[in-house]
Amino acid sequence: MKDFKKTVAEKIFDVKLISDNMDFDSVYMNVEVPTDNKMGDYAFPCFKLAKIFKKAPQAIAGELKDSINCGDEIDRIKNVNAYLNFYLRRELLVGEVVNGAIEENEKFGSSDIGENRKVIVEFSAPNIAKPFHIGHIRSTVIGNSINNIYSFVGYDTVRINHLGDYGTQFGKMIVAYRKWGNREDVEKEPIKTLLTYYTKFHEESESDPSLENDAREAFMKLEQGSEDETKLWQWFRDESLKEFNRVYTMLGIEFDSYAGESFYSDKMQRCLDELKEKNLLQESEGAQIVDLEEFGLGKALITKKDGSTLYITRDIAAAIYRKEHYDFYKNLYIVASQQNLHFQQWIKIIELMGYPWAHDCVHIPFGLVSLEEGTMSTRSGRVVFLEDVLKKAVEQTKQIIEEKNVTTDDVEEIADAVGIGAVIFNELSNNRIKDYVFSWGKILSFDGETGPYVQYSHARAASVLRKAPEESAKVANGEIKIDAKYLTSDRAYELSKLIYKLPQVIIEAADKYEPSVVTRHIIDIAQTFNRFYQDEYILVDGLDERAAKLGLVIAAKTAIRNGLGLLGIKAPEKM
RNA sequence: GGGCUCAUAGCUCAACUGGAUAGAGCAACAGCCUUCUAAGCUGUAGGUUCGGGGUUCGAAUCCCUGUGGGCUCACCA
Repeated sequence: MKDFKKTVAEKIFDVKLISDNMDFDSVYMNVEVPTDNKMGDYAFPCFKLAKIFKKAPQAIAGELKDSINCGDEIDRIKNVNAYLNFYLRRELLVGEVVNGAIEENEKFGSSDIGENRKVIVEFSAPNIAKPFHIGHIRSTVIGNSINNIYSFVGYDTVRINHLGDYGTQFGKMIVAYRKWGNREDVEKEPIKTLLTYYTKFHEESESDPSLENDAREAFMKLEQGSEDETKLWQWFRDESLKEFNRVYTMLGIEFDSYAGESFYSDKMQRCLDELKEKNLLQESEGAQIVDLEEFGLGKALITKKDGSTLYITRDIAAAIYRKEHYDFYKNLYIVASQQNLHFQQWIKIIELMGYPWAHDCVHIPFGLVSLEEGTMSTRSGRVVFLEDVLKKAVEQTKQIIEEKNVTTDDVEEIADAVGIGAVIFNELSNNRIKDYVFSWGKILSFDGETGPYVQYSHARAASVLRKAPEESAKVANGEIKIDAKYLTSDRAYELSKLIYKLPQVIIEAADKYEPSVVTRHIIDIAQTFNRFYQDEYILVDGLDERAAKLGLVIAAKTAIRNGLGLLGIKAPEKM
């Protein structure tokens, strides 16, 4: 779509006084969007020019206003104090947006700035044999959305679920299972049962510290490839994945690779050798460390005194493997902010190893989820299961559908889309970095700035289009051209501008690794659409006007649907 | 104690990265369903942007400092 900001910048740059003193880019950069629609579409503040011209900025604004040639694109210019406010010819922008959105359809909002470069998105990464709880939703849903966004702006993405399927904890699990476990119970309810063993292990080890040693030994054997331990571990892993996949299916999330920590077990030695060869390893209290004190990053423990590895070793090995295997442009990690130090440490180590791509590895942190009773704790049973949250949200949606007597055969399908959409949307509506307290009340509220509100707006648009099926179809396939002069009211124009902005917003979300930017924007679109819907009757008698309005409805619907898609949320036609 | 991070309306959060009168939703109150879906729309009320300095034509945003919360600081991940 046409860049109207550039048009405005060009008009300003056409003035000789400006082009003599500034380059085009800095003019372009200084053009901004005013806080209030009444103040026009674009604004140019003249404060900075005051120094160059040694004149009051208000006076400069006044002079510039008279020397700018509006041409066909700009309707008028007003100078307010030190600002120059530009008002575009509305039908130009509206025509551009509505036709653009209709033509591009499911691609509307996308771009090709990624140039097909490879981006790895590591997300979700739950620990196997442990419950998939509400704390895991963040990495899962944020990561999925970042993947969608990167793919939409033209990157070739790879989704990796770096399962927590290795480490001393599995030594503990193996010891516990041998002592107290039985096969049938595990097969009936894998994670819950395994969890009871794990909890029992911790209880017992308080009075019997030798258990900890047994666990370390069991993990050491596992790492060395001992058959018995490997078999057990493999079984725990398979059973756990079955449960995780149930949740992923509900969320509509897929992965390209489930290469978890265990995948790198045979790549660890090479990594240790390399560290040694590059003189980075030191011995300390029997363990192997990399000293990062001079960078203010403490000491990184690479192997324990019994020689077994830790997760930092596995992350280093994984990064090297990924660079060789995928040759990524960027390698993104959607992992809680608790692990900031861990990421700083290993990325620094990669850098010290002499790999220039160290800084293409990016940790994308997010804040902590806690419960009203305190932080979540698997061991003490203070935990809310993600599956329960999703189910409850779907149930509540069903109830609401019944109360409202929605006429449809697909109650189940709609309830799934709306209930699960509500949970995902809630997760993606705030800045990643914010901590929050989980609350049933908030997650089950469907009024105001929520997923159901946005989906409802979409369904409303769909409903209007259904009332005029032939015409809508013709507008949608380009048989009827819309006349933008019917869409110049304040509401219609405001809506058009928000839709126009969507592609830029998506790029911004990619730059910031921040899905909430998209979430916020589609709330704005939905809100403005609802106001438009309220203020202006769409199915008017005049054929041209009706077609134009249907065009805008299609454009708004397209924008909302594509935006929701990036968040991983469905957009039902009815609800 | 060191490092990282957060603090904006009663509550949950925005604010185009330094711009104009700091905006939404929830909760409260008052209205709107005999034309397209009321999971909606309109209006009222609600602010010393944690305190104190500084830089700037201009600060919620940048710098210094204090306070308060969260995370983290070697054999867990």
